[in-house]
Amino acid sequence: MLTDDIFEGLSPPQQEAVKHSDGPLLIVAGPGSGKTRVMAHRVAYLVRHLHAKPWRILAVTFTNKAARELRERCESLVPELIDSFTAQVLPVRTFHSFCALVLRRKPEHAGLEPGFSIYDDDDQHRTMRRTLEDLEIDPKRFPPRSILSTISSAKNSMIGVEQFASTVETYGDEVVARVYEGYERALHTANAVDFDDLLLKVFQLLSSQQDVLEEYQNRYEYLLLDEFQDTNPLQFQIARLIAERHRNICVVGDPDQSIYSWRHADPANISEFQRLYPDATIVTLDQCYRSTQLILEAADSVIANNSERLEKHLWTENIRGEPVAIAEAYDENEEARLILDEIGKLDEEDIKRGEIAVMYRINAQSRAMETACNQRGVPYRLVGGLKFYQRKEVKDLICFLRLVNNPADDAALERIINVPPRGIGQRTVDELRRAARENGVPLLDVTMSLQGNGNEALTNGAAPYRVQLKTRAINAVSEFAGLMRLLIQQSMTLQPQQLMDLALERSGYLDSVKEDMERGEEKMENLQELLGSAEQFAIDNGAGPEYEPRELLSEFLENVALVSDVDTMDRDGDLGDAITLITLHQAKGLEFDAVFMIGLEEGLLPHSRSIEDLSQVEEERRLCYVGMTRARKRLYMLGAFQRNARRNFAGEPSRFLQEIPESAVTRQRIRGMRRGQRINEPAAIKRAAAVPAAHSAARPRAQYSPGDQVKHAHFGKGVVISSRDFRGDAEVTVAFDGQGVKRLMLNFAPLSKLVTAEEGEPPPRVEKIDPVLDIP
DNA sequence: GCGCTTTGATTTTTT
DNA sequence: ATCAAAGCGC
Repeated sequence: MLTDDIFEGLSPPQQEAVKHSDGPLLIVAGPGSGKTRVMAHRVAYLVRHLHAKPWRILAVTFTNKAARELRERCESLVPELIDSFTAQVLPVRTFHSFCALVLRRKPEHAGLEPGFSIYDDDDQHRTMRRTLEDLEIDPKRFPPRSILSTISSAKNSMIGVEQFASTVETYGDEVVARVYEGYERALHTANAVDFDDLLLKVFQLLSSQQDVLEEYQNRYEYLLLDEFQDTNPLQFQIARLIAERHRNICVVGDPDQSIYSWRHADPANISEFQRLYPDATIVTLDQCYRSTQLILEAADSVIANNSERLEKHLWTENIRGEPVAIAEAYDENEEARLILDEIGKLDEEDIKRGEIAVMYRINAQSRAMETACNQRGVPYRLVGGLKFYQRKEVKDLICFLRLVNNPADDAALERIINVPPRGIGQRTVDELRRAARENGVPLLDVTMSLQGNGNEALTNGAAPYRVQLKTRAINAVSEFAGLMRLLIQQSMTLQPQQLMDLALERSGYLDSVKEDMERGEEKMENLQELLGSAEQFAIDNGAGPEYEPRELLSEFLENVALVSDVDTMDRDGDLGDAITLITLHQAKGLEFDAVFMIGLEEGLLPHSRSIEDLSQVEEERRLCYVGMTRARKRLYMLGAFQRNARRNFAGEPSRFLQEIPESAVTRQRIRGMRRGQRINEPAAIKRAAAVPAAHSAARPRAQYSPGDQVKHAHFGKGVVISSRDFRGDAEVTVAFDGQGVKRLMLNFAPLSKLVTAEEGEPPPRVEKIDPVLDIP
């Protein structure tokens, strides 16, 4: 019978998780323990046995890709989910896309207009810069990045502007509070939200409007939250609110794979869940179906070093497998070559290229790997890095559409008003913005209201906007306004891809791309791809005559804003021969036959920014653990003796390597290969010479000590007051002649030593220190 | 206003 | 080393 399929091949704990009927459920699922499978089977169980309506089950995953996978697996278990009447009724979404949907439905509930924009990093940054300008705050003293990150933490802790303002303690906080307010105002006039707002606004909506809350509470009978260890308090609160009525909330997670605390994820959510739902059933899935015994043993030994942790041991019935290969290369280039050599061997072991991944801590590490692949003609696919939708030409075109969809979108307007160049320079834009700000209206309003030759602007019948512009500028602006008018008008009938065609044509963008000798062709391809994806989107979403083109446009833009690169990763097929290059973070949830982790050095993994703080090091360890447990059959962990030759960055082998028991490791294979090949090459000689200087951590401190006389490129001569190691660098405090006292980071400061201090000479006294580099 | 050159800052991970 | 913003000449 069909229903028996649901339990077939499931282990007892898996069955328990699937069968659980009502009430809260916590599933602690180790890597490779069949988590997705359990979730899919659970959905099937709810639909088949408990007769839940599919559209009353809300499943929330971390990425769109995970959402798609889960949906597909559910559909293959419960085919009626895909029959024509109930198509796509199973809501599987990310938190962000769920919230976008809620807001899209009733924008006015959250103080938004229909067609509101979702600002990405770039737009946020731009908005922040403008806000600082308006408030006349020096961006050097208050860097946009760091303010944005403060605001982001606030939002994710459910702290709005008012509350933030009421809790300021320092002068700096007060400035940030003002900026926060200004930034929010800018978003509001632009009818835009940032990523965090999607969540925050929905939370505020649900907690303030009882009727809306009840609507969602009644609608969603069952809630499933994937990757629970990486949810943040705000997300959890949204889920909790919605689940309050039925209390059927099932969360799946693994505290050992919590790697997003920097994005405000809080693994304490797991204990919070237990506190909130003391009656919760807890199921632990600790059998690993993915990795070999040795890989698992190695990973388990590494993670066992974390102190803040629930003891948990994975086990497997898989074969013992090959030991984990550990090797040290001379530099990042050799590291890459070693991998490619080894990949050649894996070919013979029947491990497909598409089942091989190279994983690293930071995106910049992909470069050496890419170069090496190109040299040897090894195809690869790079996940992340420069994202498709972030590419200049793609984003330009998107911004035309965004402005059509939301005429208040100032960030979009600023981006494209002079693209391609049409004679609207900084001065003109500044003037338009001044007028817009004075009247509290979006930029496009001012832009559109310019009438012909005067220096006066008229609104649609209302009071005129006064602008001080020369005729030439007014004409240029009017031309742009005309273009936008046309596009907005046409958007009532045209589909997104047709609108894009029109925009490309009429804006002159197409011509400028054709004239671009350097990147024109590439740009053209990207634009074609974007047009193609718009077309595909229209087809997928059943764009028919009854479908409002504007609605389709909104949805397309929302989709564009919320997809990540991992999401689009599996357009496989023709890419089956390519190896995958991916960051450790992005690799979460994926698996490969063979995994090469690179950059296993102190300073990279664990990263230097994390190295001083125990709990941050533990997160780095979890990151390492995530990487290791992606491997099914083979795991390689490589490091380089020296990286980025110019910076002379020499990391010790990562501490995590030492945490792997010797019994699970082989150090022979790769090493021998390198020695044999390189012994007489210049690099090997250089290496020998470099050894004495290798312990770089100790180097800066040794170089500068109190009393030393130094010279700085800008500040001139001075005397060192103190020096200390700081985050892999050294912070040197220097009293400069006539320039005050400055703190300098040695890696950045153009500082040289003139005279070394006498032994025992007391350092000079200082009263006041002017920070040169604000350390966040 | 535009485009080229110079300077100055910048390196973690991303929905 | 690389990229963005500011500066400068046309």
